Amino acid sequence: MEQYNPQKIEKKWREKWIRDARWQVDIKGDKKPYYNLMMFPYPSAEGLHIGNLYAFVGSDIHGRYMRQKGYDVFEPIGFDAFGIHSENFALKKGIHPRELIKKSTDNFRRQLEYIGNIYSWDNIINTTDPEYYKWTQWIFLKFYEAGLAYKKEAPVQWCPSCKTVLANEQVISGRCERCDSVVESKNLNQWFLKITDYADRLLENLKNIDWSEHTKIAQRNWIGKSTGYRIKFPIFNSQFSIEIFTTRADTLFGATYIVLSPKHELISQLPITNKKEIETYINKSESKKQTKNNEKTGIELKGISAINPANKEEIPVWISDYVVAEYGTGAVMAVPAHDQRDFEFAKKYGLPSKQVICQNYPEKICPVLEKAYEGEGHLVGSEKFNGISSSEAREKIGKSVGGIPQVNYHLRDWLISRQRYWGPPIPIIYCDNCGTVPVAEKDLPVLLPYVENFQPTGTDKSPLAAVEEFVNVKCPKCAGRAKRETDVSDTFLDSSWYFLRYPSSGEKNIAWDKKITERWLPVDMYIGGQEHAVLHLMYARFITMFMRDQKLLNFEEPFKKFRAHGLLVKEGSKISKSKGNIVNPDELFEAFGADTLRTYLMFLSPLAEGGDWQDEGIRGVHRFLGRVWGLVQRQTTPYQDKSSTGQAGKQPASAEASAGRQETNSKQNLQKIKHQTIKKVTEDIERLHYNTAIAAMMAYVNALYENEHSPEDIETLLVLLAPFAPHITEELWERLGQKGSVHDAVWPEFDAKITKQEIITVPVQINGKLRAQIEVENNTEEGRLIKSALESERIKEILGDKKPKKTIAVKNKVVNLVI
RNA sequence: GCCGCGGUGGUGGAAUUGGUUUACACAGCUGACUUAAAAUCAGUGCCCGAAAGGGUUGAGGGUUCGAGUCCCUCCCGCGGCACCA
Repeated sequence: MEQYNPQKIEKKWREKWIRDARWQVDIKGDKKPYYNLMMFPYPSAEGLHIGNLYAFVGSDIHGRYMRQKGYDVFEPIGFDAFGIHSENFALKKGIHPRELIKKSTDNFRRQLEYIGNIYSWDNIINTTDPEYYKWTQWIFLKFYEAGLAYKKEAPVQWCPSCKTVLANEQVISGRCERCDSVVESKNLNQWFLKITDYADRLLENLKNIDWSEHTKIAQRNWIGKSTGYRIKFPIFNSQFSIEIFTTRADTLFGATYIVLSPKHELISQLPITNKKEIETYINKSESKKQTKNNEKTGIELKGISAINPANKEEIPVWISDYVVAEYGTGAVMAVPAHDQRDFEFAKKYGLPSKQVICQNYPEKICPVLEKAYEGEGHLVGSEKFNGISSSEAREKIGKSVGGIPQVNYHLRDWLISRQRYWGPPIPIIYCDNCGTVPVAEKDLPVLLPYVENFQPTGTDKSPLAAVEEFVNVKCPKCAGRAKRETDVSDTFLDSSWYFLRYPSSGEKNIAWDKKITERWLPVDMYIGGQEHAVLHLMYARFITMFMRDQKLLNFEEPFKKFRAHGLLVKEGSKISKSKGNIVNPDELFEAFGADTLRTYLMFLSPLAEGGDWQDEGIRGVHRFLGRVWGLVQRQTTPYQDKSSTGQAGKQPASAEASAGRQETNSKQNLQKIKHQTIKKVTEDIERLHYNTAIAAMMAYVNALYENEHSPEDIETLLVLLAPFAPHITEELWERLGQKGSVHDAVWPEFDAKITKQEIITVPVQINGKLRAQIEVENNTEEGRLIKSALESERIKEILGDKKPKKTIAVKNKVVNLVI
C-alpha cells in the first residue's frame, strides 16, 4: 500500500493553490464577507518563529471553518517591517535594513506558503513600502489638522549604552531590554497624539465589544480612570495656594502634610528659606529617577506651611520623588494613616499621622495601625463628619472645602516621535517665517532617504538630521528656506491602521476605499498575542474612533471580536535563542509536513492558554494522519487482505470483550459516534478549543478502524479535518473520487437525536462513593433509577438488609444512596 | 505591592449547569510482525494492599447526598502594570 508521503502531496497542492490564487477573495464582489485578521509579523531575519506559526494557524483554522460554513473569508497577511527591532538587528549584522527586510520578507513568504493558510496574497502589505507609509504620514496630517497632533518637550527614556531613545515597552523595570543598562530620563521636544481626548470613549466602548475578558481588564487598568476632587491648600501668610488631587476626600482631616513633585512649577516661586538644599535635592532626584528600589526620599520646604482647609491646621510642605509630576496636579495631600506610601514616608521622616477612618465603628477604640488602613469605614476625628461612612463622606467633605470634582486618567498622550532612522519621516516642515508647516497631501510620501550611515547618533537627533538633501527644503507656504522634521514615527503608528489598508491595498489614490471598507469592515475576528492587549489594540481603537469623527469611517470599534492566544513554550520554558531551544519550522516541514505541524500545534492545549511544545509529541499526530491516510487506502485499494487491514474489531481478543463489543460495533453505533464527533468538533472549533476537537477526531478514526464503515463516514472525517490538515484532506478527497474540493464541501450538521445514546450507564454511589453501574434507558425517571439501583446485584451485596436513609437520583446522571 | 491567569498521572492535557477524575496523545512496559532495527498493529497504564478494600485533582478548613468545579485561609508558578494619590 502506498505510504503517506506529506512532502509529495503538500508540494502538489501548495503549488496548485498558489498558481490558482486559490484563497483570494473577490474584494469588490463577495456577498458574504467575513474578515478574519491575525496580527501581522515583524519579519525577523531568522525566519518565522514557531510562535508566529502557532498564532497564524490558530487564526487560520477559524478562517477555514468559517469558509466551510459558507462565508467569503478574507484572511490577509503582511509585514510590520519598520521599527527598532529590524533596525537593531540590521545594526548588529551591519546590513542596511532595506536589504535585510527584502531578504527576510522573501523568506517569510516562502514559509507562510508552506504552512498552507488561506491568505489573500494579492492584498499583502508591507509597512516599509512607500505606498503604505504614504498613508501613515497622511494619518499623522489628519491628526495635525484636527489639532490632535502636537509637539512639546517631554521626558523620554534614553539608554546610554545603546545611545538611543527607547520605546516605553522596551524598558523593563527601568532597564534597557537589549543591554540591561539602567535607562535615563531626558527632556526632548517630542510629537504626541492626543489619545487622552478619547480616554472616556475608549473605556466606555469596552462594555459593548466581544473581546477576551482579561484583555478588556488590561485596557481598563491602563486607561486607569479615577474620580475625585481637586482641593486647594492655601500657603500660610501668602497669596499662594497648592492644589492637590485626591480620590479620598473623606480622609482630608487626616492630611498631615503636603507633598509636591520635585518638578512642580510653584517651587521656584514660594518664599522658601532652604533654596540651596532644595535645588541639590531636585538635581539629584532628576538623575536617578529610574532606579529600581522604591525607597522614598524627600525634603521639607522650610519657611512655609500650608493650611488644611478642613480643620485649618498648619501643616508642613515637602517635595518627594514619589509624587508623579505628570499626574493630577503634581501635588498630593499626605494621609499617613490611610495611604501606605504616605505611611512609609511619614515613618521615615518622623511626620505626624492621624487616623480618621475607623473600621470598627461605632466601637470607640480603633486598632493601632501597623500599616496604612486603605479600606472603607466610618469617620472619626473629623469634627461634624464623624460617624458617617467614608464613601458618603467623600462628596460631603470634598464639597465643603470648595473642592472641584475631577476625573483623571492614567493614560498619557501617545508619544510617537523617535530619533531613529528606520521609520516613516514625520511629514512636517519648519520655516523661519511661517513656523511649523505640514507637508501637503499631494507631496506625500516624504520618502525615507537611503542613508549609508544609519547608526543612531548618540545625540538627540535622528541620523536623518545629517542628510542635507533631506533636511533642507523650500517652505510649502512662502517658498523660503526651511528644514524638515527629522524624527520618524513609532512602529505602533504603522500597525495601528493596517487592517484598514488590507482590503484597499490595491487603491493608489486613497488610504481606504469607502465601498470596499463598508463591505469588509469592521474586522469580524481578530486573533493575536496577549502582549498587545494594551498598546496596539488601544492605538488601533483610537485611530478608528478618530477617523470616525473625521467622517472617514462609519464605525468606531475596529474589531468586533478579539481573542488572545497564549504563549507557546517548550518543555515549560520560553522559546528563545539565548536558551538555545529554538524550534525550526523548516526542519519540521521537512520531517513531518505542514499538516502534521499545524495539527500538532493545535493539539497542545486550548489556543487561549498557549502550548507546551514537546519534540516527542508530534509523532502522535503524525501517526494519526497516517491512520487517516490508511483508511482511504483501504477504501480505494482493490481488495487484498481485509482482516489484516484493520476490520480488527471483528476479531476481539477475548470472549468477554467480544460480548461488550458486539453492540458497540454495530453500524448504528458508528453513526452515533460520527454525529457526536461532528457535534464536538463543531462546538470546540467555535470556542477555539482545537485540542479537544482533534482528540474527538482521533477517537473517531479509532472507531472507524474498529467498525465497518462506508466511504461517507470517511468523507465526514475529511471535511471536519480539512481546516486542520488542508493538504492531506484535499488529496484524500480527490482519491475518494469526489468532485471539487474538500475545502468547498459544506460543513456537516449533526443530528441531535442520533447523538443521544438509547442505553446509558448511570453510576450508583453509596455515600458519594462509586459502588456500581447500571444500564438504563435514556431519560429513565428518577423513581425507576433508584429501583434499578437497588436491584443491582452489587448494591444488594453491599447493603445487605440495611435500608438507605436517603436516596438521591438525577436523571441520566447519578444515583446516590445514603446509609 | 496591585491586577489577571493557572496548580489534575512520568509528560502535554480531558472533565456540560457540582454527578463515574485522568478523554485524546507522548514516554515507558509486554506481545505480534521482522534475521534485526525502524515503522506498524494489539495490550498495559495514579498510589497502598496478596486480595477484599482504601487513598488520590498544591495545603488546610467549610457548604452539599455528592466538590477538580462553589465559599474561606494559605502556599507555589506564569503574565501584565508598577510610587497614578
